[in-house]
Amino acid sequence: MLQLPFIRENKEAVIKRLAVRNIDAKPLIDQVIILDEERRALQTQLDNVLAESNSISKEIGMLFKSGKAEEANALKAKTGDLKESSKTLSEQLNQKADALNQLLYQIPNVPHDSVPSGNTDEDNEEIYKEGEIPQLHSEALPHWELAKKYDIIDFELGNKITGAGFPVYKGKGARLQRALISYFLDKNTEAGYTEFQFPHLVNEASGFGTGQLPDKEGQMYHVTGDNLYLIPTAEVPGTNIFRDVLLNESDLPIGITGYTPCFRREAGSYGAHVRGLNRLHQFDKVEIIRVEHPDNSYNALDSMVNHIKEILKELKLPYRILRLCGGDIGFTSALTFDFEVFSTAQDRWLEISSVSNFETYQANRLKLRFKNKEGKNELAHTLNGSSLALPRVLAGILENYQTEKGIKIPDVLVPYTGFEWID
RNA sequence: GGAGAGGUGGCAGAGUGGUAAUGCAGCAGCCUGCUAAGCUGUCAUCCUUCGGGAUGCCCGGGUUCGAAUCCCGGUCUCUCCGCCA
Repeated sequence: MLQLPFIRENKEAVIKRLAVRNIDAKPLIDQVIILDEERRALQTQLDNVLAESNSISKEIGMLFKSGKAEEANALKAKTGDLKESSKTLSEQLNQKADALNQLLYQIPNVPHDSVPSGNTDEDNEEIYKEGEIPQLHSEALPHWELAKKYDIIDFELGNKITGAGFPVYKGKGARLQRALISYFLDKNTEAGYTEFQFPHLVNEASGFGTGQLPDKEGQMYHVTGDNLYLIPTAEVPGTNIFRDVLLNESDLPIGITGYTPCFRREAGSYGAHVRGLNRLHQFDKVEIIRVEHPDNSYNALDSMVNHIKEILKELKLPYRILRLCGGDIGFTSALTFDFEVFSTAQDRWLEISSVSNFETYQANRLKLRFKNKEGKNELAHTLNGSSLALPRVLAGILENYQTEKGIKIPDVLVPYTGFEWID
């Protein structure tokens, strides 16, 4: 969430920049400021009452020590009113603080200056494009048909075992998945990210830490018996490593990477856009996460973008980069770049990575801070990105690399698959 | 699943009813001609009229003039036993 002092001091600018998201934040911000003032007034009142009763208590203690029990007992009588009013005041204070927090949770991150205004994904700004879109032969098929033809992904079997959206990868399909995971992790560790393996279930506190709870509860699978949630992305366990952490400035920057399966309920999705690998309830993803000094976080974002570009270039997949518009950018993000790979047989772009700078928005909730040069605690910046989400990369490879005699494996993956063709 | 112990600042670690010691690390300053030491301040959060004040000892209640300390509920961690990849 946003920092209260920041809102207080930059009220107009915050409203103006939130307008890029097509929201009129003025009523919300106005109310935040009013509630904040009321809260501070109550706090001052309460502090005064408590100060008085503390000093009386101290006096009583001293009187008892020096054997003046009678005077002490007389003083006790004076505390009744103070107790009553401190109780009322602290109840009011709690109410105000809760109401204030409720409002703060509803305010999304302030978009970066470069974020274009706009309503939907149609207003996103294409900033880069690379790779040849191949001329496919006349018998070219979408990936779900290819998966069937070469018997590498079995969607029906997944239906039987679990339900729709839980495909079973078989033979060379399974091996190709594993190859992609290894390749991505190797690229990430070469770039300086430290490899982690995360829990795939997280507790409530972690869900709150990265903002999935309370708002997006319905998007996660909930294991009610133990009150745990299946992770929708490695961002959740990966970023919660830093919950309630105080770093030294010299610890920064931190870069970590990890592979996890991701579980998403995707309630309400249907139709052609969820065919095949396009949208799944369980999928694999390799994630990169960074914790940065505020002065360096946008450089870090650039370097993440460049890193992913390099991977896609090596895979020789046609892709483009979008700068997300205000209407499409995530709630917690200040600036997001999406990578999309072209699905030739479907004739559409598929999102395979989303790279974001959250600035202090996540860190504020997480209480992720570092000791700065003045020895003061300062919120760090967090960033993350997929590098990459597997199913749509796989879809892109299957469709773009298909030939009449089979599917050619991208050169860079052959050392990992051990075969050159799926045929 | 059963039994026991425990949760105190960035870390370590005292404190069993009178209002959070001490050490280490960090930061700032002073001093000193050695890869360093010493001294002073600072070093959890909030409010502040910058004098201070309040909160904070896992979380939530309670007893008390006063709770880290006593009572109740919850939670997490550790140890042992059981089960087990």
